[in-house]
Amino acid sequence: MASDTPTPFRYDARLADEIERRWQARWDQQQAFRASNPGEAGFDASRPKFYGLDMFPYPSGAGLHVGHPEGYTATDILCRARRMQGFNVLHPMGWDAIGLPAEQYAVQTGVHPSVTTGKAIDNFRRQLKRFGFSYDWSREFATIDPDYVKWTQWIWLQAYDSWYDRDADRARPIGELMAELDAGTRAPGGAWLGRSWSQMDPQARRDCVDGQRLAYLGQQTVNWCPKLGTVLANEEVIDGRSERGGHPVARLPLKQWMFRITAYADRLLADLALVDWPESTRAMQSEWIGRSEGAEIDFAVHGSGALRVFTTRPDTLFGATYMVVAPEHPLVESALASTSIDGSIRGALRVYVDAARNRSDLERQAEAKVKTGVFTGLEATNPATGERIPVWTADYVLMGYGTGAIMAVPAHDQRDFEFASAFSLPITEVVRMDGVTFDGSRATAGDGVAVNSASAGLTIDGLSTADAKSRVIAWLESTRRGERRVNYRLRDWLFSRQRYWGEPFPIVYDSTGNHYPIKTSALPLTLPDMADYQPIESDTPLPPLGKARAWVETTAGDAGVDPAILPPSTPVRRETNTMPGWAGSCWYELRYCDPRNGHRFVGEEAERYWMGQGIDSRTAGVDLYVGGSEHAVLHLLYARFWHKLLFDLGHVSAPEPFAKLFHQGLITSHAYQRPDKSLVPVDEVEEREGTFVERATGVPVASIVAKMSKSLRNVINPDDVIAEYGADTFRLYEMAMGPLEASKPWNTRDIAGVFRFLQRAWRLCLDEARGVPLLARLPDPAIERALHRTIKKVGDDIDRLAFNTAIAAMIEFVNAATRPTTLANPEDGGLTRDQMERFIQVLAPFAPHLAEEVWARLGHGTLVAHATWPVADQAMLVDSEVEVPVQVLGKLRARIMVPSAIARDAAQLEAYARSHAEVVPLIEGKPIRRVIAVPGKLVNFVV
RNA sequence: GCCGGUGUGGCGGAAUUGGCAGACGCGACGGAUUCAAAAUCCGUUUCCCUUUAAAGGAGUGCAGGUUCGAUUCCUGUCACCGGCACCA
Repeated sequence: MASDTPTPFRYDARLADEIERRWQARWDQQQAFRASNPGEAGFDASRPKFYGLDMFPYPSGAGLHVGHPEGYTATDILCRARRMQGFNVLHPMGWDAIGLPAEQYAVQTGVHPSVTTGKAIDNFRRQLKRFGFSYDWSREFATIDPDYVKWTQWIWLQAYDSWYDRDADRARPIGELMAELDAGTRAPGGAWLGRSWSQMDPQARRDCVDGQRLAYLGQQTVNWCPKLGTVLANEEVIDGRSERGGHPVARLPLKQWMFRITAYADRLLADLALVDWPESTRAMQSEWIGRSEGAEIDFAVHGSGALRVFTTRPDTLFGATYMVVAPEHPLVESALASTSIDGSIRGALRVYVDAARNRSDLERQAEAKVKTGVFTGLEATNPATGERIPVWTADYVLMGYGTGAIMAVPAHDQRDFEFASAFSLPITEVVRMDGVTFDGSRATAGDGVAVNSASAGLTIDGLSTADAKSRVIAWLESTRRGERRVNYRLRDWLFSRQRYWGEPFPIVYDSTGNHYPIKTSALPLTLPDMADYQPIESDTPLPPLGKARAWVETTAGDAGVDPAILPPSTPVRRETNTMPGWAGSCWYELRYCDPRNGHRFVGEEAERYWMGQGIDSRTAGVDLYVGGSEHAVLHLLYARFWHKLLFDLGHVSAPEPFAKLFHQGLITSHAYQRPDKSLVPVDEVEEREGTFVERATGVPVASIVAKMSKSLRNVINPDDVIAEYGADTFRLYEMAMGPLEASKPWNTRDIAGVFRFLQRAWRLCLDEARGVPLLARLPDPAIERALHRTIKKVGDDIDRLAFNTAIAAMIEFVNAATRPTTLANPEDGGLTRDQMERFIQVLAPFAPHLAEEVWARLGHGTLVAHATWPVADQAMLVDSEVEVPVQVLGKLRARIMVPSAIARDAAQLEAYARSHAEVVPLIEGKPIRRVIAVPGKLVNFVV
């Protein structure tokens, strides 16, 4: 300790750094935050549990962003408080270790992604530890750890080995399906509907079963870039070319591993009611699932069988004046092949369809304003009217939704209306709406009464939309022309990637293309080491793993296929696609419960305990899950799906993984904008006489709030802030900025405010010259009351994640306790030992290092992190007198002091106020019509 | 276009159930301390008008409404942020 200054114990950056590193090391040595599982030594079953989880980070080479510690600090405060409040707390951290940046770096440099990732993880761990988060580091893992990959692959195999039993509305083992098929208690479904199992050959039986697996090989149209050697996301394709490099991209139907997430659509929707999640996130998931009720209807096509459509408005069947199929619809191919259709029509069809197919979904959307399409040459019969109507093809109908075909009702659907108007197709009004009449200028969508809807077989004229829908569906079902149907926007989940850096699928193929799973005992299946990560240039997708021939080409025995299903000597090829980056994050919350379990993905007892229902949760699961709203749909939907699958198969105990979810707001930054709205980097702007000007030109610029970005040079590095103020100040600053959920701008200038608060708190407790506690001999009653109020306020605010107001309350307390006191001997001001201890206990979750240091200097040999949360005495929260505002006609006219006992009672309060010296002149001589006296709050005279 | 959210001092924000608008912090201004500065401490700080003062008026995006009383509830409207977007 430096002794050349008079105040060696002043709380400055140097001392904060020393204190923080010392306590971090001590917490590590003592494993202070290690949580015991049921059955382990030190586990106390009498305590309630609390599972506080952060969305784990993808450790990028760039290091921690200021957005990471925002949510992490919030959960840390809550977890530290819960620990002090007597909970068993599970608060883990780990790494989402599979991502594109590491693989792209490998392509460029040849450095193995595991090396890059390992370095990034080490850096992230170092940075996170420097914040003093109370993680149980003994539970740390990365999703690429072989021990973790093993169980990711095992869960995938669980899906592979399951099917969805619609009658039971849950997933069941595929073996049970086969047993029922063999026993004849269940008939083949799907494409094999109506076939007899006993008469199907082994290959047909196999295809029938494979087609029902929850992880299945399915056909999907993808954006394939031959030059880059991979499929691309829609967002990565512009004008039919790759965003990177401008190479041509083809839309290609490809066999890929899929998850049958659509089987869970209804439950994923319904169970949103169970969880305590932000309304916006539940709405986004609900929209993403996109449930819509309606009917499927068959239209007879002249010379080509039936065309099935999905509609939510079967009541408008009489108004269907034409049909439209997607350009990819099989009917288009049969029209092109049909010699009975005029050659010029087919020529135009060919041109249109080829153009449409080569356009990505993105381009279709961009050009959505103008409807395009061509006549296919085919005609269908409207089953209700018996009239012949033309079949068109147009790219406003999507192959991926419903049946890829629609009946067009131009009078009551704006899209159909625009198309009919553009191509002069007939329009018939069949719904008369209240208020809005169809006038031929636009479609009238909505409910009303059916009109023009009568024929020999079916009449719905006069029926309300709801009744007409039921009547039409009943007619369709009785005449076998269609049926009631629920459709979802949600599609099955494409789970294959042509990447190297991902979990390999534990599956092999024989020479006929049939697939066989690898048994659990042979897992994990690890990636082969490769020297060359370059994608393979070709016209068909060849994942990089294809280059590892020795790995790909093996035998069933070496691969670990059960000899009962394939002889060990059989030559097999491994799957060369890998799982996407999402895989690891679909179940990590489960692994944290029991991360070293070698026999199971999570121990049953540990899962039941940590993932069970907490005392302040509405449902079982993680008690608080905090992360960015950018994961509102994808990660959170995928994780829920995996969880439900595991639940159905009896591997986990509850239907939802995350009981309560919270999104921290985005931390933005300041940027500057020229008059033409272009942005100027922060370092090119200076302040001159209160206004901001661009340094190079002297032109004034406006200060705005913008995302942190390298180009604006307004990115804040947490390491720099900690070096200047310490981690406690950083934690406190991010929590004091505003409500946790709000997006808020970083303002470096404001950090001084919370830093000064910590300095005052430190100085309130310790002598800056000697580092010893400054203890009052006698408690000041006013401070004692303020302390009880602070304990109550901070505790309540922590419960509702309102850390900004909790910090404000602590600042108020310190300011009050620092002021000269009312005691007879002013030198006795400040806090007594007992008061200081309680204050340090409430401060500890927020500024844990400073709190430990003061705690230790008070003579404690144990950690304040393990101390008991102080209790606010209810009696100390009420003052003997309260200030009550007095209003006349709703306007504030006076403030009077009222004894609490009187203020508690409306009648007494009114009487007291009426006779109060300050109030009498206000109401004197005025007729009082009414008095509103709110106990403890106010008195209002209506004159 | 549809869904969700947000609009409060110079700035970040507070007001938990309809009851004192602006807690707390930043910044600014004034003072104490100091040879001086830094640091620290004390005070003032929504706006407007009149004023020596006391006091008064307006005010939570905008316009209305309900109420003794509205930042809070209702109707309409504007702006911004996020999501979805030819899903039949």
